[in-house]
Amino acid sequence: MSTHDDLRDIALNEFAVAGYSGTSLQRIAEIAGLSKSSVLYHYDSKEALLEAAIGPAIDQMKSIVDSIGGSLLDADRRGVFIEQFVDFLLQHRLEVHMFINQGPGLEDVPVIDRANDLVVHLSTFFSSAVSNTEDHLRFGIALGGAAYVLSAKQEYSLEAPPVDEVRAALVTIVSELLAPLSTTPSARSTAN
Amino acid sequence: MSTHDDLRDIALNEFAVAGYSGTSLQRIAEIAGLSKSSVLYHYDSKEALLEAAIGPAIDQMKSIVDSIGGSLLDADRRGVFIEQFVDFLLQHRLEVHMFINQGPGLEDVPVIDRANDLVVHLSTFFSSAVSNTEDHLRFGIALGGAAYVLSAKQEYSLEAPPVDEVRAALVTIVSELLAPLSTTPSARSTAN
DNA sequence: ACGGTAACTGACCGATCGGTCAGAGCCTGT
DNA sequence: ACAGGCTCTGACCGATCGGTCAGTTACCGT
Repeated sequence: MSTHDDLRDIALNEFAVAGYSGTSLQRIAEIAGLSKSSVLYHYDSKEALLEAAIGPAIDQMKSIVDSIGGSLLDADRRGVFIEQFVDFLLQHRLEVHMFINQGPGLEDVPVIDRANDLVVHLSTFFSSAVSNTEDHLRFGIALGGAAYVLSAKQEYSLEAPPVDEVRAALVTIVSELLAPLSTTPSARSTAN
Repeated sequence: MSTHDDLRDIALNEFAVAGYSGTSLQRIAEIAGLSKSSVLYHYDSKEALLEAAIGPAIDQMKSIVDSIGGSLLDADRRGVFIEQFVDFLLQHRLEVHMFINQGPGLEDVPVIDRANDLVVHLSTFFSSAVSNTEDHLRFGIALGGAAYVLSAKQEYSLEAPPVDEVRAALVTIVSELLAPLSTTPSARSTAN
């Protein structure tokens, strides 16, 4: 792997663990075994390093969100989305962890704005598909919880179950949580 | 409210939104309408401000975790815990949001260590009560997702449903996710 | 009227921040 | 042999960081 890519990976990991503002270029340089100047040779600025670290993941997530035409009420199409989403989480835990936690605090950073737009966009899909508070929360818990559990597991990691097993379990649980979306609105009461 | 308490509240809010390292004493002082020196008059250090901001919430969470004797398999006792937990989340969204997101990155800070010990402790309870990967994840999604959704709602906030409704919905969803804990182990298969 | 104390401040400190710049080392094509 | 480009570096910059300190207010009990 090239030095360029090494720096991107190191930066992503540090940003996710210690936060963007909590990570100095000096520290990234030390981990890479380089000087701070070398880091700024490969990337014009700290912000460029952030863009390189999480930009690709955001682009991929955008294409997933765009591909759902808006009809998440259809169980089959929802199933496809859930699998894509879970796979995305598994491949990009660090990126997701980082922009979920620090997104709101890093305004005026273009790559973060793109990510926040995505969250709002996705949230709008579900908001329009559902009317009561409980199902709203169900959606938030499913997506936020799945994202959280993957990043938390590796930090408090007690054991590491096989990836396939985690994937299958996540698909099952998220599907359960999102199942109410396909029932007719009148079949569920909005209160209690 | 006293200046002392004002500073604590301002610090908590800024720490949660911008991160601990992303928040300067200067900024806290500006929001409070004071000088940086005044902030350091009320609190000996930035770390003391962090302790004041999230310490009480952690103490309260500790008493909740301690009160569950370990028998979360009992449906009634689990119900009590879930209600206490949801109430705790509703009262301390900011504190939870902050230590969940930044806990792992803020080592060597006593108050954060206490919080991390709590998470490990709580996680141990559930790990011992459950054997398969899916139920492990169910627990993580329930607690992490509930915590996430409350802090995220107010940042991307589109609307604000009444608190009682949110509370009832959260109790319902978390109870559903944790329900498998009370079934006999043989009643659930570990694979698929 | 006076002494004490709580609240607050500006000046200042060393360290570190992100970033600039001139140049050193090295490899390669000619 | 030499010229040109990568890669990398230390010295340096202004700004900001958390924190210290001497001193200024204002209020309060005596």
